[in-house]
Amino acid sequence: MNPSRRIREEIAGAIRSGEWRPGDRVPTEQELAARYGCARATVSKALGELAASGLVERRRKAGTFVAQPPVHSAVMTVPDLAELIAARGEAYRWQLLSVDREAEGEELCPGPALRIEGVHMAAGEAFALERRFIALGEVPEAIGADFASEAPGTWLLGHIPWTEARHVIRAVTPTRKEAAALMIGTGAACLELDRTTWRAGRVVTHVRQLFRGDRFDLVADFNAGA
Amino acid sequence: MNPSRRIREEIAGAIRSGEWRPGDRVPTEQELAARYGCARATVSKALGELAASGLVERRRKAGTFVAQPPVHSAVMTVPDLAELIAARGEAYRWQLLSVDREAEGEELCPGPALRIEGVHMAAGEAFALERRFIALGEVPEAIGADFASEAPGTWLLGHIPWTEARHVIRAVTPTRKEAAALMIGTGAACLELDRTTWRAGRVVTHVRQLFRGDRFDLVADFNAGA
DNA sequence: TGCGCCATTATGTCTAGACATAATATGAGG
DNA sequence: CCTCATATTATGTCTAGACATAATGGCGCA
Repeated sequence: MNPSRRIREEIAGAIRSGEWRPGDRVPTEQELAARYGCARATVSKALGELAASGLVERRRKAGTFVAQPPVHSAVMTVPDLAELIAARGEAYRWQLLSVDREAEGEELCPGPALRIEGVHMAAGEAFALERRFIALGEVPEAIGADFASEAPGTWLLGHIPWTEARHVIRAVTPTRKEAAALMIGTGAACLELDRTTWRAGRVVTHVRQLFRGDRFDLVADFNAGA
Repeated sequence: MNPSRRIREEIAGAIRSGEWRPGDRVPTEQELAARYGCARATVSKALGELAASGLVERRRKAGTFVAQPPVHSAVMTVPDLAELIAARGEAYRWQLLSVDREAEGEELCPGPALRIEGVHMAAGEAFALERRFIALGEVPEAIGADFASEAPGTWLLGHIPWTEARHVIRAVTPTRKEAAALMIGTGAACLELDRTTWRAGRVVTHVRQLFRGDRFDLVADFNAGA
């Protein structure tokens, strides 16, 4: 076992088990280096990784302390719909409803934009309704893309690498029109996922996806110091 | 500017701007060390942090490469309800509905358990309905806790530090009884948050929270290499 | 041609020591 | 007793070098 990894895992274990409680002082780097018989830099690396994962907090001069557990943060995986549906063993299809190549942007995606509406289908049934704006100022080549054969999200993934994103998730009751497009009743709850995507601080795209509540749920995990 | 930080930011910038595309090869540690005039260990540290944040991928002998952007992962913050409501300037109150100290567990929280039901209130109105199981095998002291004056989540936070958790989020239509408890119509969509919490691999608690769809939404952010 | 071995190479980890930085503790002076 | 300057100390960062490890590409052999 690596000394670095060993130190990391022993400390993480002591914290997770409750042996060391939030606010407790962790021994100094020098003490740990002496105890484990390694150089201080090795201890520093291990503690640095624990700090990066949020398990401990380090303050100059003061020392290293067991961190307060976060209120609750978790890593959510927003799946690619084509993959998600394929993983369920169902046939995926994207059905384009409309494209407006001279749309006005909206609050979350200002300026000239492309407006696309369509439905993600699973096994011949509607799975999610999508309305997307693509900022033409940021992605001018989108004007020539073929959104009839490829979902705009898939097209963007291949053209705009490494963006930042914000997701807002809420439960809504669909409008009559939306319910019709999803082939459900107007009383059925839907999960709405609003994703705004930036590149270098400027909005690239804003998409609103409406999922049938009975066919989709999101999962988010939290692992302390994983 | 730290050499380490400078290297990290310059490489992150090149990736985010699209200058270096996914799959591209990053110069070797030796080349970067020579270019920035620093030791290889410093470059290694910078690249290690970029790898930890998912921006690059490192393979022995092969080298360091710009990673493929993740399908979509984001850090979701599950707020403490008391704080969330207080931040809105509304009065928070927890109202206990029932406690069963000899409950059977359920699928997600097996064994003898405490079963608690109650409502989180904001400004005198129902905000979220909560049903919670606490595994007595893991948290025996819960049997003596006073859940009338303190929400069980708040009590647990102070007694069980550092757990792992899984959240499942979906949109549901409330049952007649749930709608009544939330003081909404049965046609109003609700956001359901199911959280299972482990400590050292064993379930500590499972909670289902039902939010009024018109009063709550979740936010999840993704920042490449932040 | 095809298979397997091996040298090469880039990352992974570690050491011992140095200096920087910032926050705390201490002591002197008011 | 309070305040401010200073010494102390723990972390933060870096260097130069060493050895470990694993994957790859090429070479030799069948």
